Amino acid sequence: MTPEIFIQNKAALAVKARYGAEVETATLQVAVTRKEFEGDYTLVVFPLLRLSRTTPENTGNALGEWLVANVPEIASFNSVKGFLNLSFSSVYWDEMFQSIASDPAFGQLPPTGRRIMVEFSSPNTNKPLHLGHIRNNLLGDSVSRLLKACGNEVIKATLVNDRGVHICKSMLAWQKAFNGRTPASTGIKGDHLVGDCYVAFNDIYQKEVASLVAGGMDAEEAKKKAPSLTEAHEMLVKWEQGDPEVRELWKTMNGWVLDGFAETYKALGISFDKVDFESDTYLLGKELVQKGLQSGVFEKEADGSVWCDLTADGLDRKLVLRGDGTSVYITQDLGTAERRFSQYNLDSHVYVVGNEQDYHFQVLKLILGKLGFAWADQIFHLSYGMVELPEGKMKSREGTVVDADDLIQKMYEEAKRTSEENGKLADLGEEEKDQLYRMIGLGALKYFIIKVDPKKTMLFNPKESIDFNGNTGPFIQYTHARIRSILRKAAAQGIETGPSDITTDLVPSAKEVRLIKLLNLFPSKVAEAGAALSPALVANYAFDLAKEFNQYYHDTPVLREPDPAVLKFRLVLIGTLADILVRAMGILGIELPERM
RNA sequence: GGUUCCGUAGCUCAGUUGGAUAGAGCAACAGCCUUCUAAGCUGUGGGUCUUGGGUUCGAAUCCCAACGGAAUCACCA
Repeated sequence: MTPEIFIQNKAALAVKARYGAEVETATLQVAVTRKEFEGDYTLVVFPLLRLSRTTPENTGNALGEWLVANVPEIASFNSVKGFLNLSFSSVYWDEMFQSIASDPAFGQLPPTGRRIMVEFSSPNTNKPLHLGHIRNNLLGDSVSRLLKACGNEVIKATLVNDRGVHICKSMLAWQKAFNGRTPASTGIKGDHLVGDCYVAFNDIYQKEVASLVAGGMDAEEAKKKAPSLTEAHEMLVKWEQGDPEVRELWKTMNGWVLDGFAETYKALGISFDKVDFESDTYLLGKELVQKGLQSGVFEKEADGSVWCDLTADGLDRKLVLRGDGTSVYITQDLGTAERRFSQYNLDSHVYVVGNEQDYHFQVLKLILGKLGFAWADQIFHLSYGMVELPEGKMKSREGTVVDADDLIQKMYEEAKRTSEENGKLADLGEEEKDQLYRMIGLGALKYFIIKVDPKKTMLFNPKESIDFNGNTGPFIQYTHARIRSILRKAAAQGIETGPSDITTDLVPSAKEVRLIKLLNLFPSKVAEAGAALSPALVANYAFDLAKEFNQYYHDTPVLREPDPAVLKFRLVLIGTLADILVRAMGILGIELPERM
């Protein structure tokens, strides 16, 4: 039972005893007491004034007196304005701390029996990954871990967008301008080489448009009639017909890209349980269109195209099948969702997709609901905002795109530079150091991205880059390393630091009580973050923990404590804190080093 | 124009179901390494929570309107 609920229950009894009225425990408001007041938790008494018919102060005093007299766990109270501040006895804190310290899975919520698929990343195979994809990947990975911590079974899925006219553009440019160059022959990472092809296509295309316009053609028409664009469309048709030559090139170039992506995923520490390819799934959904036509959810136009009328729901009419019978984006998504829910027996499906597709998912859910699928309201779009640069949005044409591989490499170098400057790792081997630099660089990047509320547009300043001081991943990693260092020294002195037999008659200091309170918050933070699909809550919680420890550390010389029982208590306290930091950061996919 | 989202310190961001004097970090300034790791700690300065109404004991938080910014409203994905 959380302290809040404990107080709510007892306060309800107090109200009954004092004023003879039954109150719903849930309506009693309890919050952690603010730093500047004495007490642990605060009952807000304003809502009770109509029962007490006296001043807020008097009401608080009346309830406080009853609670102290009748509840052994509550040691004292003070009443300020309408706020009744209650202090727990040290026995209460001790028991709470024992239960936290002795639970190796503290923060892992009980199984819900629910199976949730999280789709994220879903890259295009015509360009390397950039900063926007990093936000998607980190959010998706982290939300998956978060939902697991909330007791769900999670399937991490991605849908590789490996077909379409944009892929053909890269292929065409490679044929025209790359003289058979390959990743092996050039040493260029596959996804970057194909990305270069895509850029090359646009150059060719722009030149064609320019010369058509120079020849007197209307600009709009020229954009549609440039020969390379026509060729790309022809290539797409050939691809759909299974033309062996086109298919072969497609397979080869996609292979390059996927190899490149695999490296980036590895560097980010991200993996998937299920990888779908759009080339396998793009025909899904057509049966659903038939079904919808029969049930009258969809309607067919004279030209054969099929639509869903959503005007009654405040949206527009939506095309679900083209006049030529081919499917559009949403057709595939309808089909893919249906297949996933039935194939995996899912209870829920989370899509991590940028907020530019808010409308799409609104429509998707609505149509699935109309088609009669009960699980339609178990689809959640985790919509995240864009990552912007100081000059605004990233634009590939202006070369302002922040490349994922470059960024990861830069973070590594920054971690290396800072570490060498501090010179605390001189005795480590090269391989160990290298691993640490990776861990720190990645920790900085991941934390920087995840700590921001997903739905907000966030700003990334490449010049100032990512700081290692303050509210950052490395700060939390550093805090952990310091605690481990203390525990190592204690162990070297022969002191047992495991979470067993802490004597119970200690009186924790005010700062220790605050640490315990904070530790106790972990499971409810996880639950709250899970419900909101926002790992940012966990990130900011981890920072609070680390900050609180650093303040404690500053004026509590743990190892110089003469009383063995107190020493033991402190070691277990900070050890537990370190463990919970590991668990919290684990939800963010950030590792904590033993030293740094 | 319709819909959705956002607007908090110079900058980047927190802010629990509506609660006490709105918090961190960066940047600036002043201190603290003979001590368990200074990637740290302490202090100072910095706010019309975009604006105006409303709801109530009480609003950054909920409602309405305005202003500012973003996304979207394709037989693209």
